[in-house]
Amino acid sequence: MTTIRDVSRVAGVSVATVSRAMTRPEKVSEKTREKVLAAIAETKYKPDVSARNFSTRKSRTIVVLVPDISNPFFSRVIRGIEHTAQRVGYSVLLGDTRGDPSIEDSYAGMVEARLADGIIQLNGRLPFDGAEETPVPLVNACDCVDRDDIPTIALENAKAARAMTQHLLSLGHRRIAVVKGPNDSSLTRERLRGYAEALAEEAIELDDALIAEGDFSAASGENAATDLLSLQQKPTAIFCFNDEMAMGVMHHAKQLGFSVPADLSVVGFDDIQFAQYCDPPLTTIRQPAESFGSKAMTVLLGILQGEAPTVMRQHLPYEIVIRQSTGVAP
Amino acid sequence: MTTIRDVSRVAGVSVATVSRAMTRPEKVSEKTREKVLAAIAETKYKPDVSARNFSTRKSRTIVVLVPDISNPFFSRVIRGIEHTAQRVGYSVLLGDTRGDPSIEDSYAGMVEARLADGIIQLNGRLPFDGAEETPVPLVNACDCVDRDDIPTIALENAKAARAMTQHLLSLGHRRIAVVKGPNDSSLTRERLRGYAEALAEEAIELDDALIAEGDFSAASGENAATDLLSLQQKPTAIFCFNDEMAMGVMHHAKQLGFSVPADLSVVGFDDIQFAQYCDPPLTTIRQPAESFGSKAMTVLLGILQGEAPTVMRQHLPYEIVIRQSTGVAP
DNA sequence: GTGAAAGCGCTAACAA
DNA sequence: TTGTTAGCGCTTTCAC
Repeated sequence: MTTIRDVSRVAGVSVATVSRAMTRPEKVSEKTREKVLAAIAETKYKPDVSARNFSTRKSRTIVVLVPDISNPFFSRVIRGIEHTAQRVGYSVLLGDTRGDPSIEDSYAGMVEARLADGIIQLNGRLPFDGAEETPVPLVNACDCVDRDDIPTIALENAKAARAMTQHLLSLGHRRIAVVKGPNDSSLTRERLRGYAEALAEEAIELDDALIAEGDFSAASGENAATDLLSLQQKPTAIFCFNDEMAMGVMHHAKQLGFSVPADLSVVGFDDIQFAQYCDPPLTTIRQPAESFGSKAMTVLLGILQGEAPTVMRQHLPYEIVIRQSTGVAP
Repeated sequence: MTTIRDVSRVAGVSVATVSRAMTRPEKVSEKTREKVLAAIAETKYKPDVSARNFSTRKSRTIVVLVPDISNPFFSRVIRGIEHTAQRVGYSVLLGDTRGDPSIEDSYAGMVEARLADGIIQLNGRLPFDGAEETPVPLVNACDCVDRDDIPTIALENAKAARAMTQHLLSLGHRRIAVVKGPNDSSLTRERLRGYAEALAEEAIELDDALIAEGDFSAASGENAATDLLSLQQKPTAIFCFNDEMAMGVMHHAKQLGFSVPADLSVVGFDDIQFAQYCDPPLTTIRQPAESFGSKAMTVLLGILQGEAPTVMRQHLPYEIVIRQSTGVAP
């Protein structure tokens, strides 16, 4: 293995100069820089970045905590993170946590172990058991913990859900069911709030029977559809808190003989790629997945460079995408 | 920051003993081990893993090169990698390469930079420009380079494609189109071979007009459908080399007024989660995505532990999943 | 602008 | 079983 020593010998300079020539070229004279560069080429020298990181006490690596990487929404967020990280010479360690707090905590431990400089958490939980101050650089995106000392990239979930509910209302729907996510998710709470607000505006009473629980999987959408569609007073529209559940609902509704949207309108959330290939194509709320990732990475980068984040909460725009899974109430 | 020195002072032993107590507990007496453990707890010591890695010249990290992490098939493969890595204390660095050779090479450089110990390549290309020997521990999965010195986890793509074509043939189809992937992918070549073999068995001549090019995206499936379905002699079945393209084909065919499967059978490859939620649900070839990942990781782990891989090519099982997008030829 | 030298926190010979 | 000590390859003062 060739080290910085070898290069310094070949170039006839000290190791310090070689180091400078690589990391702060303006600190060495043009002549020596060229000598060093030539020596590097001649010896085929590749710096040992792990030694450098050790020496500088940085890793130029961040870890991203994701509940499930095979979820198409999250994988796009991760792509956003990765691409901006790549551009500035950072690497990203993948922490697929399945939402398991102990796995989250163990990944978060990587920054104390100096394997990573910071964390992007895509789940709504702080990955250190019980600390009231965040001991490591962290930014929160997508789902979020409700704390104003943690930089957060989020959608205005309540507003978006309200807008979608209003769309349904405007089509004449009065019995609008919801397939929500887990209760401990702020996503669920916020969207539920927006839904309730929209109903309240029209003086429609909230009916608990119309609120089904899901876990963001298509299968849970199917289950919810079973319950909702066997109700005495069936809903004429179902608002699912993500597209996968909506696909499950739509699939099952059609199996039961319902026609979408003639008998039943179905809407989702996220606008994953497959939403447009559903039959009928799914009306949904588009989230800028890659932007979540790149914004989160940008904010984290700022923190790692010692800047205090100026805004603690960035809102990304959503867009109601109306396709063919919604129609006027029967 | 508390270091191993602090612990050694508190425990009243040498740093070497502390180090041993942590990494090879059986090398120290029970009594000292307890002293050390107590001191670690007392000082809240967290080993600096980056220093340890530097010292041992290992990173316990691997990098996975993936053309597109937002592809649902790949993201499941990655999940397989990640979960088995996690289990043995390895981390995985994400290299989303968009198939770009220069990005692949730069990620591969991380092992020379000692940031990673090995590579899992999910694309069919060697990530070092021009080297004829692989300079770093590498295993190949999913798509593959045709070299027998590189451990590979693959599907018997030709066999699977032949079986699927036979299924179509058995339904009476004679004009079977293909939407293939990029030509430089061995996946494409192998599947094409299997397709051709099946046709040959029935003495059906290969018709180039029936072979459309795609890039594994749903949009490219739509394009292919446009071409294929405007042919003078239309196909009665279309075999797509992944599910996304099949979804694009099906979507577009329905828009053109074709009924699937009455007028046109459509099949895919992969069995991504959404295949079963298509309308009609998609007949496809199931690949064990997570297994690709975990097998690849296991083989790489073996290599990193100095074992010579026993089998250079592992084949994973596929399964023809017949749903409702295929029917007898019109 | 350049060099000498002192670490960074850990592991692993080697000696005791 | 334990301690002493010499690195690992780099960066970074501090002199010159």
